[in-house]
Order: sequence, then C-alpha cells, then structure tokens
Amino acid sequence: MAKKVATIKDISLSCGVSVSTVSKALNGYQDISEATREMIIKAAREAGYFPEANVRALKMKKTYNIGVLFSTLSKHGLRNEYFAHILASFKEKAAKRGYDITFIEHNIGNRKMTYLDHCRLRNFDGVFIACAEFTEPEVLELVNSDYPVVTIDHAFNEAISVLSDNVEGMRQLTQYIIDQGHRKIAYIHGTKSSVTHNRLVSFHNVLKENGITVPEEYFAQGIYRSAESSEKLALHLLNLKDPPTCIIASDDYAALGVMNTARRMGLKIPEDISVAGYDGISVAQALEPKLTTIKQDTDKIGFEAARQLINLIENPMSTSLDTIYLKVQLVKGGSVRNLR
Amino acid sequence: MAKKVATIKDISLSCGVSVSTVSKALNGYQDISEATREMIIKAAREAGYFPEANVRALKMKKTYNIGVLFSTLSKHGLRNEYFAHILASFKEKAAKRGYDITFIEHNIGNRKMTYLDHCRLRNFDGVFIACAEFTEPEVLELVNSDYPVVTIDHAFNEAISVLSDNVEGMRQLTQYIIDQGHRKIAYIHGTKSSVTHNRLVSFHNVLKENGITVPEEYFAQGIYRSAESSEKLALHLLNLKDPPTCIIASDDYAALGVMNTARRMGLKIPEDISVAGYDGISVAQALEPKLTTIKQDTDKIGFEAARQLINLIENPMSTSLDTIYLKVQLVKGGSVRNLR
DNA sequence: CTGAAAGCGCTTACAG
DNA sequence: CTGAAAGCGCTTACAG
Repeated sequence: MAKKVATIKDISLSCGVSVSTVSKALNGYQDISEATREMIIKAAREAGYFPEANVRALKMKKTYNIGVLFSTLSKHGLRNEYFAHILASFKEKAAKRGYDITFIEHNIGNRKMTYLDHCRLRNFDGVFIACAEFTEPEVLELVNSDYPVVTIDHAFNEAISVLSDNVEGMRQLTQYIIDQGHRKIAYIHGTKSSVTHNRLVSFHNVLKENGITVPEEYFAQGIYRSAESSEKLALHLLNLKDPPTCIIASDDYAALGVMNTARRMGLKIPEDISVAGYDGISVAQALEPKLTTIKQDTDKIGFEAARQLINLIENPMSTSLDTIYLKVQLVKGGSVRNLR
Repeated sequence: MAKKVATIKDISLSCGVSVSTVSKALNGYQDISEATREMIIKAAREAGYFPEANVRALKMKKTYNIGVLFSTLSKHGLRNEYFAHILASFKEKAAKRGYDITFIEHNIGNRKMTYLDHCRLRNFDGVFIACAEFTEPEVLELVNSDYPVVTIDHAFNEAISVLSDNVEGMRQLTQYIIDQGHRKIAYIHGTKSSVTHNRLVSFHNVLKENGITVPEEYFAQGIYRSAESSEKLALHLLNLKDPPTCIIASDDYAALGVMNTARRMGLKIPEDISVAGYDGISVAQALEPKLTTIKQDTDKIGFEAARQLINLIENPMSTSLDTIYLKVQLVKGGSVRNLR
C-alpha cells in the first residue's frame, strides 16, 4: 500500500549524474548533451518517474490548480443539472489548458478555515465561484482577495462574471408567448435574487411594451426547482375567477409541477392551458409536448468561465474584469398554444 | 493581483523568534511558553497567515487530497444525474473528514500523462474511480497501483468496490410487475456491461421462478439514458402481433421515451401499457403517473465510497478490500397497472 | 556540457 | 523553553 515513487535523486544516482543535470534534461534545457539527455530520459521512464507538482510549485510559484467553490446546498450544487453541466464543461476546458480542479471547502485535515484560507492553503492559481451564497462574508472576502476570480450568475466589480442573459431570455420567452396570442399570462417566479429580479423586470417591461396589464394575482412566488411548490401555486392560479391562458414557471422543474396540476384538473396541454419553463433541462425535451422554455447554454457558460479565468491567471494585465453576457436560446416546444 | 501571503518566516521576524518556534507554537507543541505561543498566534492571525498544504505535505507525506476519476463521456460523467449525485455526496463526506477532492485528468501544463502519473504528480492520498471505462489499460493500471482505490459500479479484487445491488433491484422490480398480474413483460436493456448483464440475468431468473416464458422478441438492446433510442424500440415492441403488457426500460430516461411512443400511439399509461424504469431520477417522480422504478441510493453510494476510501487511507491494515452491495428501493409509482 | 549550492516554506529530531 | 540544522523533492542562477 506504500506509495514508493521514484525521485529525481534516484534517477541521478542510477545515471551517475547530478540532480541538476537530471532536472535540466527532463525539462528540456538546451545545454545538456544529447547522449546524457537520452540516458536520463530512458532511466526516468524505466523508473516510472514523474515529478511532483506540489514540490515543483514551490519553486515555480504556480500550482496549475484552480479552486472551485460549489456549495452543496439542498437543491443547489452538483445535484442541480444546471450547475453540474456548467462544472462539466468548465472541467473539460480547464483540463485542456492544463489546469486541475479542486473543490474549495471549509476545512481540511481537521482544521476549520474560511474559503480564502483554503485557497491559500492549496495555493490555487485562481478561483471559480460556481455556486454560492453571494452575500456571505466569506464569499465576498474571496471575491475581494488578490486571487483571480470568475463568478457565474452574479456580477461583481472585482471579478470577471459570466452570466446568462436573463433580461434577454425572459424578453424572448414573454414576447413569444404574446406573439402566440396570449394576454393573460401568469408568472410563478423563484425566490428573491438578482436573477429573479432581472427576469421579473424583463417580464414586466415586455408586457408594458405590448400594452398588456395583468392582475397582481397572476404573480406568485414559488421555489426554484420545486415541482411541489408550483403544483400548489398553479392550482390557485387555475382556480381564479379569471384564470390565465399561460403560466410561466420559474424553471423547467417547476413547469412540470404546473403540468401535473393541470392534468389532474382534467386540462390538456396546450389545448386548455399553456405552460412555459426556463433552463432547458434535458428531460423537459424528452417529454411530450416538449416544454417551451429558454435554454441556458451551460456548455458555453462553463467553457467561457474557464477560458476567462485562465486568461486572467496567465495574462492579468491584458484581461479586463468584464461581465460577460451569454446568449440564451428560445426553445419553442409545444406546450404553448397558438391562440391566433 | 499578486498573491503575497505571509510565511512562517515573516511571523518569526515580526516576533523575534525562530521559525522552529513559530512552527511549533502554531502546531500546538507543548514545549513552548504560554506567552510566546500567544504572541505568535496573535501575530499569525494579524498577518493572515495560513500554512501552505503542499509544502506541509512535503514533510508530512500526506496531502489530504483525494483524486477522483470522472471521465466526461457523452452521456456519462457529471452530466449524468446518477454520477453527479454520487459525487455530491462523496464530496460532502470527504470534506467532513478533512479531505479535498481533485479531478484526475489526462494532462496538466501541456504534459500528456496517464491517470497514474497524474496521481503521482498530485500525490493523492487515495483514488476514487467514479466513472470510467473499466477495461481501459490506464484504469486498470490505477486499480493495480499502490494507491488506495475505491470504485463504484464495478468490482475489483484489488480495490474496495461499492455497488448498487443490481441483481436484487431487478428482482424486486420484476417480481412486483409479475405480482401486478403481468406475464408479457418486455425489457429494453442497456448496452453490454457487467451492470447490464446482472440485471438481465436477474430478470431471467425471476421469470423462470414464476414459470413465465417471454419470446425472444421481447428483448431489445437500447442505449442507457437515450429516450430517442427507446422510443424507436418501444414502437417496434408495441407493434408486435402479440405485444407486451409491460415494458421495462434500461433507466428512467429511456422509460420516458417509451411513454412518449405509447402516448403518440394513443395508448394511455398505465391503462393500455405499463412502463417501468430504473435509477429513480428526480424528474421521473415529478411526472404523472409517477414512474415505477428502482431507486438507487446515490447519497449512500457516495457516502460509503468516501468512508471506505478514507478508512483505507488512514487504516490500511484494518480495512479489507471488500465489495459492498447497497440496498435499492422499489418505487411503486403508478405507471404499472394492476391487472388482477 | 556538468555540478555544487542556494532556495522554495515548512517540520522535527536534537542540542543547549 | 528556544533555536540551529537537516531535510522533504525540485529548480535555477552561477561557476567551472
């Protein structure tokens, strides 16, 4: 079980040269004779030698390791398809550029610590805040630290932020529904956050632009990703004296809840009631009718976050701390009826 | 942007003591005067000092870092709810025990390397093979290495394996369906693998025990997690001269495909055709009728994998290389009709 | 072309 | 109770 690994010293002994020479030969320095280099490389291969990155980092001041903050709250974190997909694509891009990924935690080896402490401990080259409570002091401490930081879903002045364009997404979705002839549109939105806020504002604006007014009772606050919560709220909405013809849910999971309630009431989708979601999770496209929704480009978000972060790490002076808005895509599905 | 971090030397200078003394004070050695200790701890706090783990590891021969192999193939890896949930729970448990998690990759800093090389590079304390091609030479090299290894979904002699009990799961599911009065049961299974094999065998056995024979044409090979694939296969099955009364799909996603096809053909579920899945993904329980399926306990799998691996790391001599089978749970849902 | 030496930041016997 | 010294495995000016 012991992990006995060849060191540079072992190679130097077996080759009868100094460790300096071994190091240089292995790192491709030019001032080593071809014969020596070959001998060393051969010996290293045979010994299964591989340099230890942590030690290397000690001299090089670079760990090629990125810290990823991914707090695993109830419905968030890795258990959320949205975030899991973003991480997958971030990981792929980072690997391609030669960086490893380590999760940022609150403790290691029995020591409690802040996120920032953990970063120092591991000496990350940069930090990706993928999923966190953005008002937490510890998170802010990280954002305001000396580390190169990229966040998603939330913009900071002190970091690069990659955002799915929520204003534009909600605009496209709402306009599409209006274009299908709907004027009585209800919105079960998620709990308070900047994302929720932007979508709500956008929804309002598009209604106004189209000269549409909807009653207060068409707005309900649900819980992101909770089908249960939206089932109840949908029941209330559909039992109104003047019910909506279309319900937009906070996300695709919530939309499934709306569909369940509708079907339970004997309503057909989209004939009797139209439903729309947000996110574009895979399952919602495996159903029939396919859900009308806004697809967030998780591959692009993760890819872009990694690209930006590594640029910031490698060329801090030529990488500005921008907020980057990524395009979303309207998925027309079949769950919104054309009333015209 | 420069990460100037206080070192132990800085503290020693500001306190007027040696680095040895600082190190000992910070690590709770007893032979340091109370006054000195307090002064040092205070100074360290003020300087925002935090020891660097990589350097520490150099002496301590322990990194408190676990390598996780998670190859991101098309439908696998982090984009698969099953694996993502297992990773989430593994991560939580590992964090609680004080271990970090780093993904094992194929390259870092432009160097190609094997998985084992990467482990040596990062000097992991142990390895969790969560999602990989188990026949790949590189994976076998890892399993056969000196590293403590835990795998899931596949048993090895040289490692601890945590498995969801597929034989038992398929047994429960099949028996339940038979108990509901079904005798014409089709099975759209996944592509070849030990998991697929065990489920198929179990399915056969239960049929035999119940004196049931089903025609060859009731077996179809689909693709795990592909609704598209199972849509086509279901169409074929339902168009047979003597169609099944129940179709078991390889997993819940595939089951959704079966449902789509059925509905498209004007069949109601479960009145006209019964459907069952496997996995217990969240979405399948948000639908109506709820899908009859076998729920794999992803939380338990990840938790147990982490627990076993850390035990193996910390107490190699008192941790045996077992294969651990975890219970599954039959979710009765409403997608299988009671024919009695 | 090669190697001795210093140093990265830390820990830990050992001497005082 | 405190500190000088060696060492973990590697890199890199510098001297030869």
